[in-house]
Amino acid sequence: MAGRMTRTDAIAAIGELFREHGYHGTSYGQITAATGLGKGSLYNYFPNGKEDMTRAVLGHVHDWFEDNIFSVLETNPDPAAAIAHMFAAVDTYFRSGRRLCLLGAFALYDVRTAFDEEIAGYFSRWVEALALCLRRGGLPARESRGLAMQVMVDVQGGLVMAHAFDDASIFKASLARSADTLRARLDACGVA
Amino acid sequence: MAGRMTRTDAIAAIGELFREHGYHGTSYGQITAATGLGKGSLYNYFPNGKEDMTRAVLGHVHDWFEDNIFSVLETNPDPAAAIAHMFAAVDTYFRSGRRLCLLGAFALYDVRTAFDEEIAGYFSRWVEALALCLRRGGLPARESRGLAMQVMVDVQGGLVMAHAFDDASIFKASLARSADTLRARLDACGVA
DNA sequence: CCCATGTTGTACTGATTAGTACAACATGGT
DNA sequence: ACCATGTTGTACTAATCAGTACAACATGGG
Repeated sequence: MAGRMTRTDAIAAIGELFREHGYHGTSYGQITAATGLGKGSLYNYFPNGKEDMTRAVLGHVHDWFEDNIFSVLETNPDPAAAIAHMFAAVDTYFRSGRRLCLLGAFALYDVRTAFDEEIAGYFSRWVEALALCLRRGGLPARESRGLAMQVMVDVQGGLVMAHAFDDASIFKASLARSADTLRARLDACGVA
Repeated sequence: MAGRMTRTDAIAAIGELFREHGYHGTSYGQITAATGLGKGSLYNYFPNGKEDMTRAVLGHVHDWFEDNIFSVLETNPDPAAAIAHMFAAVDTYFRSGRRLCLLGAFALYDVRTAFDEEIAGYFSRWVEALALCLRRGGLPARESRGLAMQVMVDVQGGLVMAHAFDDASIFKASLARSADTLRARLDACGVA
């Protein structure tokens, strides 16, 4: 609050503002209040203003998922364990549905057109990494892609409905359904 | 465009603006441009400004679903037919995923707090009507509620991902998955 | 010390925002 | 004709918006 933030800390704080108020609903006044950074610092760190901030925030989120989820899906030799780790990390990251997905929210309205590369890139990476993991678990390529997309749908839909009802258990149930589906298919087609 | 709109037509037009730009991203300038109505008319029809407009828009959406989906789910004596009708109507309403759900989008950020009754009421009605239909199809009450909520998740998640990838087939696939799940359960537990 | 570079607060611009006030006008009933 | 009611355009306020300019300051290297 009172203390001035570093650029990195500011990116995280601005992300939280975007989550809560959306892109258009977040003003420089709010950003200054949340980060302790005045106009001078903000335009020093983000010369192109809100656009640079947004790109930094989206990149920051992408990086977190790359390090904590995508890379695990691609490198862990045990597909079932990698997928279990993914669901646990997702539940933690979204605080069981109480936190929302910035990329998903931005996909829904006009800011999507300005940042469609970041948005599509993030989800593409996730789908590809998960599909690869499922293929290594013995599933056909086509089904792997379909199941991976189903997981994305369950995560995003779970977040929407958990917020609509202000009920985190909806998100957890949606994740559990996804996890069960993948587990069942891996058991059936496993490379055992 | 040029012609002045009636209050009813304006509500639909304002709804489309909210879908595209969000609540904070929609200004009176845009509303005037889209409806042909100046400040005088807008504040005559909606004395409390944006808030009244939003309530009218959300009510308008709710009414459409009440008439075209919820009532059918509750009154059609054939549950399977009612559910098939629901999926067809949903696909049409959301233009196969190209149009987004205003209630779902509003559930995601701060405007949710101002309109949480409308949002929760809309989704509650849908879940209740669908769950009732499933119960009449022979499913247990608890499972009916869970399946109904899964359908909500599939619809909302399908919309988010269809927009993220700008690919309507994702929404259609998500609806198909939901429909298949319900059909299978109804066949298994049917009152045949 | 000196200078370059990075950082920060303040003041400012011009545009746009939501919302108000009100006079002019239309309409329809009596 | 007359009045009430509904409707509409214009002008206005006060606040806020994003973004710029710039002088003051810190910092660290040589």
